[in-house]
Amino acid sequence: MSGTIKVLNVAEKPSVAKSVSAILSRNQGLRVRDGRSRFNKIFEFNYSIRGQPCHMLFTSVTGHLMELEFEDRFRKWHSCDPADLYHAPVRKFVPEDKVGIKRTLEEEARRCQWLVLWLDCDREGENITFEVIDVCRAVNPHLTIRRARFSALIEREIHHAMQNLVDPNPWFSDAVDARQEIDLRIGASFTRFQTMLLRDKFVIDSATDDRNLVLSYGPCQFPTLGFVVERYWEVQSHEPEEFWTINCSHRSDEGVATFNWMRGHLFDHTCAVIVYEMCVQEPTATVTKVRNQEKLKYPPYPLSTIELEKRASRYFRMSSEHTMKAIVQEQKEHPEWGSYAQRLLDPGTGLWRNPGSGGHDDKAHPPIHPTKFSTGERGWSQDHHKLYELVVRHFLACVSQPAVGAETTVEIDIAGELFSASGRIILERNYLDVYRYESWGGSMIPTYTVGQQFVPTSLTLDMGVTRPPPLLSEADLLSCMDKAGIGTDATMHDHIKKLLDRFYATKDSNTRFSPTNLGEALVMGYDDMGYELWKPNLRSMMEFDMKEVSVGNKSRDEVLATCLQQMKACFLDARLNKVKLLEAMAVFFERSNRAVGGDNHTAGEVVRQCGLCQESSMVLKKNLDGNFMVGCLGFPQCRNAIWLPGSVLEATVTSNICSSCNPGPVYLIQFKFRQLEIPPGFNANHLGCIGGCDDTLKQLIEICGTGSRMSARGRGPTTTSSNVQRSSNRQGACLYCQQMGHSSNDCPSQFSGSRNSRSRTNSQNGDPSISCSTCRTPCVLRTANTANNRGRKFYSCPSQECNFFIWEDTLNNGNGGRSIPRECINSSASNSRRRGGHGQFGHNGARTADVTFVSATGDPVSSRRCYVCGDPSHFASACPNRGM
DNA sequence: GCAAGGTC
Repeated sequence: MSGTIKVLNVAEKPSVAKSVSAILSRNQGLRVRDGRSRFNKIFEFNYSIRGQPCHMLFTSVTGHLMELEFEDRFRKWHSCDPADLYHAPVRKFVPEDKVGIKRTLEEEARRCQWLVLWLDCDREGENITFEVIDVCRAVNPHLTIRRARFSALIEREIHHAMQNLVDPNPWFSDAVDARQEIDLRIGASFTRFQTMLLRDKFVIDSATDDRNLVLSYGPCQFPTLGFVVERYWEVQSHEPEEFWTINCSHRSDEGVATFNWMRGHLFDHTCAVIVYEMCVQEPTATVTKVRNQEKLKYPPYPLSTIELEKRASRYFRMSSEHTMKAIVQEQKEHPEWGSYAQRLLDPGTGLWRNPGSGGHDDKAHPPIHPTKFSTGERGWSQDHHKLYELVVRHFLACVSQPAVGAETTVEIDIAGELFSASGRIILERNYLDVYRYESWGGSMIPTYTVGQQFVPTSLTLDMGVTRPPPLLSEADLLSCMDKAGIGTDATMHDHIKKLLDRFYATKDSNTRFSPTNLGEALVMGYDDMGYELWKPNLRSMMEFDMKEVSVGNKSRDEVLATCLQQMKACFLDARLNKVKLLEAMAVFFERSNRAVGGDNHTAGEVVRQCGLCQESSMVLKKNLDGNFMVGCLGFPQCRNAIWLPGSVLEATVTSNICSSCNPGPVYLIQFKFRQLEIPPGFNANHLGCIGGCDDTLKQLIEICGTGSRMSARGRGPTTTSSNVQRSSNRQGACLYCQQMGHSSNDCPSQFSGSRNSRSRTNSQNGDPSISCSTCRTPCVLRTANTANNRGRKFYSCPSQECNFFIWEDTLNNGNGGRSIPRECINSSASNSRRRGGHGQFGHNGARTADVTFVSATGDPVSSRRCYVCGDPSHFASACPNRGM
C-alpha cells in the first residue's frame, strides 16, 4: 500500500460535511468540488489518523437516503385487501430525488479504502449509516468501515472522534427498521380502510373536493388528534360547580395585606355560611405565625428543540413549524444584552453559574445555544430577530445565578379559621435582568408580629364557579406529545400540521386547537369500538420495544412479528366493527347520495382475479339498491363487471372452486333467488359460477334481467329519495340506541357520558340579550348542577378569561341583575370537599363587632343579621331557610 | 392517494 489511504467521509447534511472538513483541515488546503447532487458538495483535504496519512473526501447525504415501500403490486389502493398490507412484501429503495447523492457515494466509494460515517449519533442517524454502507459496499466490498462519534461541531470533539473511530451499531439501526415497517403497514392499512369506507358515504363539507380527500391514520398523527379531542370533550362536558370562599383584607399605614382562607374554598354553601358567620361574630384576627424566608427563582434549563418551540409559541405565538423554519444561528457584542453578557463573563460579579441538566439528551445534539454573535443581519425577519434574541437571552440566563427574593408569610386566626398572606421583595434580580420573558412579582405587605391583634378591614364570603380547562394550546400539545413520546423534536410540528391539513382540527388566533367534526367523528368511532387507537399508548409501547431492540434485548424480527400480529388482529376487529365509525360519522355528516364507485357497495368477497386489468380482484358486491354484481376492485380505472340476475335474494361466495373455468381459481357463489321472480322449474337455491360455464345462471340473466338494468331504471328520483331518506330521516332507527321513534340527534342516551354534551352546548348558544360586563360577548345560558342549586339556570361569559356570571332568576326580581364577583379556581371538587368537611362548625354565641362587612353580593350587611335571609332575629346557623 | 423519519 502506498503511504496515503483514501478515506470517504459522509455526514448527515451538507453543513456538517462543511464544518467538520473545516475543523479537520484547519482550513489548510481545503478544496471543494461538486458532486452529482446540487446540494451535496465534496470537500477534499489531507489528514492523519493516528499517524496514518490520509487523503480525505468529505461529502454528505440529506437525511435518509432510502424509503420503505410496498412492492409494486400492492401499491395501488384497490390492488389488495388492506389487511394484506400486514404481510405484503416491502422493499427499501432510493427515491428519485436522492439518486444523485447515491451516484456520488458510488463514484467516490469506488476509489477509497476507508468509509467513515459522520451521521448523527441517534437511532435514525445509525440507520442512515447503514443505508450509506449498503450503497458504498455494493460497489466496493473491500471498504474498511468506521463510525465517528460526536455530538457537537466543536474542534476538540471532532478531532477526538476522528482519532477514536468505532464500529457502527446495528441494534440502533434495527430499531429504526422495525419502526419504519410498523409505521408503514399500520398507516397504509388503516388509511386505505377508513378512507374507502367513509369518504364516499358522507358529504364531508370541510373538503373542497372530497373525491381526493384522504382520511389518513398514523401512529403519531392520531394520538395527537386524540389529545385535541380529549381536551375538547373535557371542556364540553364541564359542569360548573359553585363554591364559596372567605376573603379577608387588612389595611394599615404600611399598606394592604390580602389574606387567603387556608381551606381554599368549600362547595357546601351552608357550611361556608356558618364558618363565615363565626368569623363575622368574632372578627378579631390574631397573628399566629410570621415566617421570613429566602427564596430562589432558578433560571430555565438549556433549550432543547422542543422547549424552544414551546417557548416561541408561548412568548411570540409562533407556531412550532415556523420556529423550526426560522434560522437559528449566529452571535457577538450586542447593544442591548451586550453589557449583561460582559457582566456575566466578569468573574468579579459572580454572576456566572454552570447550567443545570434538563434531563433531556437525544445523544445527537448539544442544547441549543447561540453559535455566532450578531446584532441582526439584513434580511432577517422580525420573527427571526425574536427567535435569535430568545436563544441568546435563554443561553445567558442558563449560565446565570438564580434570582433571590425574601418572602414573608403571615398566618392569622379569626374565630378558629386560619388565613394567610404573603409578600415578597426581590433582593437580587440576576438572570431576570436578561430573561425578560419571565417576571417574579414582588409585593410588600405590612409588618406583623406574632400575637399581634387587629380587626380586618373587610371580610367577605365570595362565590365562585369552577371553570373548564382551556382548549389545548400549541405549547400544551407539544408537551403532551413530548411526555407520551409521540414523534421527535423534528417531526412533532409536522404531526400538528397534518391535523390541520387533513381537516381533523383547527387552530384559533389564540393558538388553541379544536377538533373539526371529521376529527371528532373519527376519534369517537374508534372510541366506541373500545379501541385506544387514538390514544398514545400504542406509540409508547412501540417506542418501548424499539428501545429494547436498540440495546439488544429483543431482535428486530421478534418485535416486528409480535407487533404486526397484534395490529393485524386489531385491524380485522376494527373492520368488523366498522359500523361504529359509520355511526359516529352519521352524527356529524349527511349521508352522500353519490352513486359512484365500488366504495358505494357493501364490500365483498373475492370471486376471482380480474382478467381485464390483470391487477385487481373481482369481488361480489351488493349495491345500495339491493342488486348483486361481481366487480373489479380497480374501479373506476377498471370497469370490468358481471351483473347478476335481478331475482337474486342472497349471494355468498363459497370456498368451492370451479373445476372448468380458467384462469382459476374461480370461487362458486351460493345463490338464493326470489321464487316468484324465476320461472317454474328453476331451483331457488343454486351453487353457481360466474366464470362462463354456468348455463343456469346465463338463462336466469336472460329471463330476469340483471341488477344493472334494474339499477338504471331505479336511478334518478327513486334512488335519490331513498338515499335522502337514509340520511336525514334517521328516525327509522336511532343510530345510538337502535330504538324507533327518534333520531340519533335526539337520543336520550346521548345525554349521558361526557362527549355528547356537544348537542347540549349547541342548544345553549349565546343569548344576545345578556352580555358579559367585561367583554360584551353574548352570554351562555347554563344549568347549575350543585346540591343547592340543581337545575337553576345562570348566564355566564363563554370566554375563558372573563368571570361574568348571573343567575337567570335574579334578572327580573328587583335585584337589578347584579353580577356576583367570583374567581376561577380549578381544584377538584372532591379535594375541596374533603378539606371542607361537613357539619363540624357549630353556632357559638352571639358576639358582634363594630365593623362593616360586605356580603357576597357587594351590599353592606350588618353582622347582627342572618346571612342567609337577612332576618335580624336569628343567625344563619339557625335559619329556617338554610336548607333551601 | 397511505406512515414517520431524516433534511433542503
